[in-house]
Amino acid sequence: MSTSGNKLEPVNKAKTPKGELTRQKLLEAAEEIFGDKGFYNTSVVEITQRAGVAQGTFYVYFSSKHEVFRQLVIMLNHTIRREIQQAISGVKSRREQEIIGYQTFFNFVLNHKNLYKIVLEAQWVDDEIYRWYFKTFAEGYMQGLTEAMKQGELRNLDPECLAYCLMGITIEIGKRWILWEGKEVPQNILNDMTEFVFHGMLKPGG
Amino acid sequence: MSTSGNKLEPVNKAKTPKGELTRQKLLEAAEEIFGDKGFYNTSVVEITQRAGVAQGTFYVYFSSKHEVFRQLVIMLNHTIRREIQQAISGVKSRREQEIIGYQTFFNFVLNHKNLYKIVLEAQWVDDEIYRWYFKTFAEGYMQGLTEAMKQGELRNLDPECLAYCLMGITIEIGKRWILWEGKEVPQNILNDMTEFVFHGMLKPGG
Amino acid sequence: MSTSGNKLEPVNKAKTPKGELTRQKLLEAAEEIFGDKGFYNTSVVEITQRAGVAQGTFYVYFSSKHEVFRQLVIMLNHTIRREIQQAISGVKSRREQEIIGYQTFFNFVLNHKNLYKIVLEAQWVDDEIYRWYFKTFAEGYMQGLTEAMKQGELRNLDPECLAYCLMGITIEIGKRWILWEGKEVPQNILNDMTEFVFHGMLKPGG
Amino acid sequence: MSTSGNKLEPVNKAKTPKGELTRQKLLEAAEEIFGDKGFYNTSVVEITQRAGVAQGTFYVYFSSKHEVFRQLVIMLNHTIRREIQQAISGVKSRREQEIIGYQTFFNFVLNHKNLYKIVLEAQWVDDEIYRWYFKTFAEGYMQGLTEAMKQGELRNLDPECLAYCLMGITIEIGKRWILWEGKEVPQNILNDMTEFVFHGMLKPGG
DNA sequence: CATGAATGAGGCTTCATTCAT
DNA sequence: GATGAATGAAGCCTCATTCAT
Repeated sequence: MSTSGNKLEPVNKAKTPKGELTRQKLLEAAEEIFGDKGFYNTSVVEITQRAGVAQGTFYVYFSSKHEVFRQLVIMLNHTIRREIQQAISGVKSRREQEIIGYQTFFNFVLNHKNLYKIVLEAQWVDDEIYRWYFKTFAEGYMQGLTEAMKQGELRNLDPECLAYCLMGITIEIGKRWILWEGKEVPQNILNDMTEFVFHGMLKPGG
Repeated sequence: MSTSGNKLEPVNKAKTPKGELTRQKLLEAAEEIFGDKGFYNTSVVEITQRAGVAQGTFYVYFSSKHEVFRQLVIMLNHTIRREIQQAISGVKSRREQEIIGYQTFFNFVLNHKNLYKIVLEAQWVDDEIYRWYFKTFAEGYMQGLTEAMKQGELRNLDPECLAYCLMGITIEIGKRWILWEGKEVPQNILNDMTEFVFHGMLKPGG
Repeated sequence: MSTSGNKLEPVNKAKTPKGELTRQKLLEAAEEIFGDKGFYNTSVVEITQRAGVAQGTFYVYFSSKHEVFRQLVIMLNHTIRREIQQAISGVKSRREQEIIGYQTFFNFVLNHKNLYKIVLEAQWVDDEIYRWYFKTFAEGYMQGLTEAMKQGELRNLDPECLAYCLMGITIEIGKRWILWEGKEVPQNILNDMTEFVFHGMLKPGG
Repeated sequence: MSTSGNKLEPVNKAKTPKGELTRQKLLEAAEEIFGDKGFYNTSVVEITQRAGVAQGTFYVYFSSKHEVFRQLVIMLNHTIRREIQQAISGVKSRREQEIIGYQTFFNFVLNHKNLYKIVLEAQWVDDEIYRWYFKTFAEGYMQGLTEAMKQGELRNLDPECLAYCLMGITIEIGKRWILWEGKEVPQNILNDMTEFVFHGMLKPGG
């Protein structure tokens, strides 16, 4: 029930500031290239070259290619959830929380296209971490939704079902407009999406 | 306007019934293993072994490992669209069409878990075919939605936006319950999902 | 001393006119592709495709890929020697024979670029046939040269040495101007080459 | 005017003495085997086995089988031209330069049969490098010849034509006696060849 | 902490050839 | 005579990882 991810803190083998710097360079390089070409089309050599270090150096900080990938997913999970939390903290109505949440999420995707693509690819690289990502994300989401249902602001629907519906919507809209077009989600799309989420597709009295 | 995928017919190099049989065996083997282990963790040897033919035989029918993959995606695109079309043909109200569409879709996914996973992985294997798949699928969807909007049955929302929202929902629900749990989508989830799709999440007067 | 090539007649397995036709198509296709891409970059499939027959048909007429190659070299040897013989027959002076011989040779190369390239490649494909080609060619050449030496028209030089010198010259000139430029050898080059062959490079009294 | 081959320096990926040693071993192994069996009948495995390293090591130093080949040709071009330059430096008359040049060249071929065969095979492996080899070699040759023409020592013939004639002669003589017989060019052959080169084949007053 | 040489398993693909029809 | 399916050995190359320095 609780986030099973206690163990899932990014491991950091750097022991000196210089080491930390190198680790960061590797992490960034990995993020870029994984995002561009995908996990399987990225080689460790490439990562080290982009980071400007020797091949062996990679294994000083990460035990394997899968390991960096995992750490990137974990980092993203923490970052994105923190950003959304901060953005909606203090906002009372769920309705506004949702709107702000979407904006925050899409902004994040826009600014971290690569990281986002990495998460989506996790399904084919490390299914365990992929599910962990979605489950923790969904759990956080569900809490807010359950709360709002109790408050009578939202319909009484299965929270998990609703959470996955909403995640699906943001993923596909983000993919279609941000990843494919490379720009931010157009305002009218955002509006229509929001209207749909709030009121559904049926025309009242239709 | 029309589906741009006219050129995307699966290539068939078999010239005799015997050849066609072999081709089918390879196609089936590939579907199974790609679905189980993913494109990148599947080797051509494995496919040929499962199909019971020699390695070289693979290249008699497919020009590369990517090629089979592509053909599987194309096949799926044709099949799934045809099945949904058939299922909703004759059904008048869009509302019922949607419900039947979901059932058909989820049934399909349940019965072709592997094929469905292949499509989703296409994003990392052959982005071109992946986009083609979604665009053609979305186009078909949009036609039905636009029609229903004209009839006054649905709200006037951007059809593409709506199509991607709906695809996102089915993908994530299908993933969460069918792929992860291995069973069909529970009835209550289906109900809540449908209610959400039709009426949105906000409680009227909430 | 005598041509060792008695055994080297092109083998012909065709037994009917239709078969002979097929054999010819294969031979022509092989000549074209070997010439264009070299023996090792040419596949039997390619030959059969260009010839418009099935893969298996190839082995009805030739026992192996090497075999066609060999037959082409043998054919060329016969053809080119015959053409030169005919061209110089009746011509008395060795001097004119040489000039006519060059023209004939270069014309042949120009019209059979591919065949010529095949002979040169033989060195790396089937050294035996390559040496046979040069030895028989040299022998024929030497006869004419020896004769002319006896007549007092040519210097008394080792005939084999002279033959190889002259072959070297025509090969390199042919390569440089016909194969590389794709045109016939320019007249001034032909003149200077002839002058060199007849009188050497030293300026008399230089 | 200047040799166009400035860019054609052998690439060296070794970064330490140890690496350089390995690279050399590979280069030598490749030279031997390419020379013996030809490019297309040589496998990378064979090269690494002869060099006493693992297969993968090959690709640490060379990007492909073609690449080593290319480097060997480039090396040969540099070496042979340097040797001839050194041998004839200080020799005044073109006549003597030619004689010394032949000796040097034939000696080189005798001592580097393999390397020489590699160059000749280049025509079928990498035509670009093959032409580069001949063009740079011819250019150097032409300079000397042009000079001697100006000095009135040689006839006024097209220098390029003359260069290719002379190259053709040395190639065929070298092939016939050194490569085929495996020994050095017999003295009488060398004499007759030289006489022919200097004075041509026509008997004066013949 | 960092380097880069070395490894070797394993993957994809080609292709000459055979054979049943 | 002709077809085309099938084979399987063999080749080239990649790459995650280890290790000595």
